[in-house]
Amino acid sequence: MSSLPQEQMAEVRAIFKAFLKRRNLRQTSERAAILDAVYATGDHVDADELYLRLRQNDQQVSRATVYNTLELLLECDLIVRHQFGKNQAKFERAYSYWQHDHLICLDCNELFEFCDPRLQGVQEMVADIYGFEVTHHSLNLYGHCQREACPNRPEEEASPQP
Amino acid sequence: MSSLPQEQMAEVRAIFKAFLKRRNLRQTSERAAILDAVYATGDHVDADELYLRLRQNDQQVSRATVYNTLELLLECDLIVRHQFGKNQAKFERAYSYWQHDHLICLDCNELFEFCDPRLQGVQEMVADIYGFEVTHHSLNLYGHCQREACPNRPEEEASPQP
DNA sequence: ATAACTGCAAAACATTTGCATACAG
DNA sequence: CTGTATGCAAATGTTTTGCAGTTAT
Repeated sequence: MSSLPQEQMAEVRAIFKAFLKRRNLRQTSERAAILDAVYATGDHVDADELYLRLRQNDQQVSRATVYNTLELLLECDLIVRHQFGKNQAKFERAYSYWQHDHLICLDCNELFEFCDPRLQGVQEMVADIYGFEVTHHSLNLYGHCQREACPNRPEEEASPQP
Repeated sequence: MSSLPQEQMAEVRAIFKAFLKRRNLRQTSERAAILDAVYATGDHVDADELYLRLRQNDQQVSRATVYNTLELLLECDLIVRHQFGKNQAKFERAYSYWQHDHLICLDCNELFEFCDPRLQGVQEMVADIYGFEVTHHSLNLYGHCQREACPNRPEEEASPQP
């Protein structure tokens, strides 16, 4: 996931602008900066990471404003929030990005994204059975990746330890 | 989900006892009481609920011990932990209970349990593709239930969404 | 002008930790 | 006896809140 091309980024800013207008909220440089910061990273970020990153880039913001603005961005569906384990919430941009689920390595905390069409079917069937209007879902698979770089990897047969 | 029959409860206690012994941990009345308390409720409970419930029943425990013991119960797979939204973790007994996922009403916070065999397939396929050893998963569907008792229910006939 | 926004620091909340005391093995 | 578990209270980490001052509209 890399950063968005210029024109799409312009589109995203326009969406946020329109949302603020519709809600009679103000456009501030802080809000704009926070939107840009989330979209500038291709990764999953938490509120504090954003706060620090903005600070480093001369953007004067407070944590409170970061949290507030993330709430707004959630409301206009420009970002999504994930709760992995009991850690802080992670945010990810949602515009023009595929709907996906996550695979999490318990050893190195690495995140992988995947999508399986069968989930759509599961969601529809459950909604039908329970008389629910399902708005969204969260599926996380936890386990152990087999990458070389992964610590705590169960060593293969011949791996002498120093 | 009602409470377990006597003999199964005895089995559960035996499992915990064996686990403690294997790990050279002590058997204390607090630990026993906490195990019983989780299994006594058929519902999802959080640590503080358990703490308060034990207190009410003359069981002298501290929050720290509740948290510690829940950790032990997780390690021996007698309970599972769920993270719904950003709230505190919820715990649920795991012995002799079907593996299931959750459907959560965003209006009344009611929890429903379901199971769809397709998930097994999804899990296996993703594990295969990514070279992962998947140990467990967490699938939550969020939406709006249609129950009479549910607050925030869209009133009257179905209103079309903009 | 004026109502909304910001930053700060304090509050809230769930969970963890340090340490003196109690008690299981 | 001995080391582990406990209870308490204080510490932690994340998120929210109250308020005085600032700013977009």
